[in-house]
Amino acid sequence: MESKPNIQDVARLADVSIATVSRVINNQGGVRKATEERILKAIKELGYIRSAAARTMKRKETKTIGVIVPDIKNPFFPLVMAGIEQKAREKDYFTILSSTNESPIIEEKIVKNFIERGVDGVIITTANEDGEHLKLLREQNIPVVAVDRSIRSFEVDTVLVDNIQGSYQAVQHLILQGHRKIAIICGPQNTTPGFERFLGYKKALEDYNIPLDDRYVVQGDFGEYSGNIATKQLSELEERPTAIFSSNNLMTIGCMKALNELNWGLGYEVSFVGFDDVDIATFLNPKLTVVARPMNTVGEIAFMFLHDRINFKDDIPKRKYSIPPELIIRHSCRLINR
Amino acid sequence: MESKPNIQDVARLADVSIATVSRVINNQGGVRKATEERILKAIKELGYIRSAAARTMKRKETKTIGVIVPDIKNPFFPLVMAGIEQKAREKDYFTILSSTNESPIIEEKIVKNFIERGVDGVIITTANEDGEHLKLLREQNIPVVAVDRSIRSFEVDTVLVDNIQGSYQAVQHLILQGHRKIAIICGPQNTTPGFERFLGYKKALEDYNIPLDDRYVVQGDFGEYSGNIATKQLSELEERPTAIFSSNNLMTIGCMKALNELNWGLGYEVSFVGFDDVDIATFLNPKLTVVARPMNTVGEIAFMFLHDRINFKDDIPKRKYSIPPELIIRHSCRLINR
DNA sequence: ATGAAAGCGCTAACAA
DNA sequence: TTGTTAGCGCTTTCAT
Repeated sequence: MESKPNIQDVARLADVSIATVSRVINNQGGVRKATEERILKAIKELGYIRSAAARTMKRKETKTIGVIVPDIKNPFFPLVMAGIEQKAREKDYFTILSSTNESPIIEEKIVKNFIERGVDGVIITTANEDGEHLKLLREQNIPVVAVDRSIRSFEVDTVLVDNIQGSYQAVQHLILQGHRKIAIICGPQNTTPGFERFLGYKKALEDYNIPLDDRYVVQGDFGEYSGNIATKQLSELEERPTAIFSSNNLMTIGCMKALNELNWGLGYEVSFVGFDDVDIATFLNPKLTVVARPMNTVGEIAFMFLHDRINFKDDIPKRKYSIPPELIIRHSCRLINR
Repeated sequence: MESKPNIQDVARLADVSIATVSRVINNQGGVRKATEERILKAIKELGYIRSAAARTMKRKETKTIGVIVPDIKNPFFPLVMAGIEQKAREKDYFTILSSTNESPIIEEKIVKNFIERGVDGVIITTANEDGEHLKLLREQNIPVVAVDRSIRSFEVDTVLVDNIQGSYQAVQHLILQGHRKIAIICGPQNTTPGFERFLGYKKALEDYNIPLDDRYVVQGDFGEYSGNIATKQLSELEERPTAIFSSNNLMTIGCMKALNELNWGLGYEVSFVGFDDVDIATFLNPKLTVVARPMNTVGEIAFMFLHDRINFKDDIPKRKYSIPPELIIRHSCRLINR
């Protein structure tokens, strides 16, 4: 095992030229059976593995895509990643993953490193939607797909989850169960998800001719505590809502704690739907109905977009895909009589 | 933006030789200030990024380490990964991650691909502790660090979490609070973690002269349902335990559900410690005391081992590191009077 | 301080 | 069916 064997060593051992060896390791055919076997044997004997670096230099492609996420510890991303990897493997692509810790500085370094490595494309949830720091990708003409967050400074294929439709579905579900006094615990209205999820709520009420009641719209900040407070606020209304829609997972948790503290009966006294599934959802009794984002699908579509872009470059127009979230009906909503 | 600029293009534009450009981009010094600036300007102007592939061919190193995990969706691994990445970045290494879905077949492919790419080392939680499918790494003399699961077929540096000590700590905590009737919900005894966690339980009892009572040892399979059943089994004892130790996270959840169903008062009627932290731990009332594994530290140490191994190859003996888990004391254990 | 030139291991065009 | 050979873009030694 002196030093790594190369194609020369194999050729020598099999007593052929390197070109023939190359043909064999690339399955290009046109090699006599006997020769091929001799080569295969030599490869095995030497433990030869071809160098991707050398190959890349000729081929100008690496069959590798880079994935950049802001926080690998957030369970959303590993799930998306799983979807990407699965599709990538089907198409014989490999995936390299880096996490930026929400830092655009680190993100830029990663991008540069990915380019050095010659990734064929990049899937990114950027730490900064401005995207100024991503210009390198544009300049190098490297295909990019944005996931969950868009990029403003240049056009790329984008895969988002449809917030409006998601909260619409949630609220509609409540309405169809007979609820009219439906409260929403909002996220910050200056963020896209916060605002859009409120929009979906509003739209559902409008479509079913239910007037928007300001008392039932309480503000939160996507944090657990705010969900807790908001719920208590709702409980103090003389006319309590019969249903609550929470705009995100953390506030859902705060809300559950409040319901518990207040002895406000989940499911029978007040129905509930939350945006985003949470671990505790099936642990609670009754189990929580939620709007879940299909992370796996997000990843799959992201890869498919990227794959198309790698193969067709600028021949196809940039695409945007809004994935409808999925309403997972469990047991936290009850039919009520009006 | 015709095609990617190379070192030639830069040299031409800056009117120097490629050797000088190389010196600049590698900070090797010995270049006149003025020349350097001209080169830097040219680099910027062209948007030049050097090819890692070409560089690797000469240098025989990639400053890249490969990480292989069995299931990226299991939150344990992203947390370990975060620790690895952090340390790696400090040392100017990059990290590429792949998930095997617990399949040794896929694992072998990934290993091969990593070798093709010339990773300087590999950190792996293997899908099959036999490790026969990992021989390639040994043959190519590529440094390997095993994490959380050992590799039997050849010797590598290993980072494990000390299961015995972890459960010992948990049970000791219970004993020190005055408990003597301490039950354990075991994991499968034919798995290392399952067996070792039982060993720690046994050892703690021995050390404090508490006889092992078979009625308090119930078998589970690391699944939620088995934790549920086991707890119910314990509740039927004429002399109920005053404390329960659960050997893993899922069984903890099952146990909690059972406690709830049985109206068996967590904290005051029965104390509880679980192995591994769970999301619901702080959501419950009282909050759960658990033995938590310091994933981040696991990752950090794994990288440090690998880094040493990359630099010193076989000059240092193989190391094994058992990280003590951490007892996180919350409120699910109460002092009792004997 | 700078340049010329020899590879690194591979693929692919061309020849035989 | 097989072989010869010219690069791919870079680093590095040896001259200058």
